[in-house]
Amino acid sequence: MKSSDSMSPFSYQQLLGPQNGASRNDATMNFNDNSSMLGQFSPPTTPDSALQLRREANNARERIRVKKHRECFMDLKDVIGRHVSLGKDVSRLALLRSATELIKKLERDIISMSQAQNDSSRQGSMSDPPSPVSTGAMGMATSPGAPLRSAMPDFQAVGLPHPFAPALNNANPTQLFNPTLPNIPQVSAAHAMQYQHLPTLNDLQQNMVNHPFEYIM
Amino acid sequence: MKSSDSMSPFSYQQLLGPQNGASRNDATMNFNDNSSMLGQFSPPTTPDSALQLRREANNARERIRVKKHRECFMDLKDVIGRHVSLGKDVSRLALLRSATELIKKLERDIISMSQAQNDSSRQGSMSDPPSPVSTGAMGMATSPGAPLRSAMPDFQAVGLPHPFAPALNNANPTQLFNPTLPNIPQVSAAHAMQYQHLPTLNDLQQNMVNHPFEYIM
DNA sequence: ATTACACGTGGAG
DNA sequence: CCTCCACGTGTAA
Repeated sequence: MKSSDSMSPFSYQQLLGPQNGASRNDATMNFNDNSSMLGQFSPPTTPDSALQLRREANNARERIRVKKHRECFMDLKDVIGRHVSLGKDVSRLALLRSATELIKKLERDIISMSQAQNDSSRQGSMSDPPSPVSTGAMGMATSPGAPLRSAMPDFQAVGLPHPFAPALNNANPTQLFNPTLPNIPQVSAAHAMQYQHLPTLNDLQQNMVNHPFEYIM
Repeated sequence: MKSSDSMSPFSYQQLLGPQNGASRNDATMNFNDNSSMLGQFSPPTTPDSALQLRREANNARERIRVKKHRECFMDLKDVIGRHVSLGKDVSRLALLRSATELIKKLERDIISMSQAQNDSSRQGSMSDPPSPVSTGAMGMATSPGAPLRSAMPDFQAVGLPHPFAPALNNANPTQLFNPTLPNIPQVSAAHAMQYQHLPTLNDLQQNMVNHPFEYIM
């Protein structure tokens, strides 16, 4: 009751719709039916002060912004869920990490497919699924930062138009899209020390569920 | 000064390091050098109350969590920046949307490469860059939700092991990863009405910079 | 107890 | 004006 002593007399929840989020936040209990306000005959927006109105407006905008975040995370969860099963209780951190690793993985798939396509131009037809680029390191019981690998087929060696930086060459109304030649996917360090508390066995299992790409690739 | 009247006597900024963020948040001005506390001869953790200590601990945990978010967004920005140039002032919303669209785009590239690989098993070798799957709809001046398309080559038609849902078949210690056969990328609706204020020309240009994948693909 | 998220708010751009 | 983000906090799981 210290930071929300200036609570607005109504809630923005019914303005934004229900939380419809990730099954954890059901804290939609904030109606406060405008009882016992001093000026009973005032219009619905009680003219407390001009400042209070600005704060409510700012707050409403912030709630809209947060709602957009929620929707974008849901969309991202949908697309990631096409590649790995995520369960319905994935955190946003997990989604961010999974998105990063998934993009790296699709990059690798495209590279390996380009190589296979190049090889099969002289060889017979082989249609291998693009995934087994390298056998994954499954020793995950020690440190959570370890299992990321960087075994990457070098890209400039195969002489073909690189698959990244794609349609930007022709459909470019402005010069905003300079395609940024791919320095081949480095493992984005700065994750090694992100677990402040030592991971327990349960931690590792849960972490493995939430960040599958860190362990299975 | 209303929500932070119970500010802790030191800042967690030096515990977490500087913001090192995305060029906008340089608001690292929170040192408050422990001046004029009531009990001057108390140990550094002033025994205000047991509750105050818990709040500081909770707050510290929250700051660590937010820091992880920041780092994950930076990593995501790095990988997305390998495919489109993003500028250094991309918002997190923009990163989320770009990540979603980038994954969809890489999916399409993989599908088209699979098709090309299938065709070239009988035809001559053709090494086309994977991007021009379909000519993009550039009519973007009307509604911001419109330019997403769904012209998708149907996937089961080409008879080959689908490229998604990748290495999960063999390296699966638990049965958590049931690969979720890809219902081919539908446009994730619920974005059509997310701009509360009507977009101005400046809005559209800025939106185009921030969400390149919604416009160029 | 801890984690994840929303809320109201201040501040920068 | 606005948008974006961090902060301190409450709260549900």
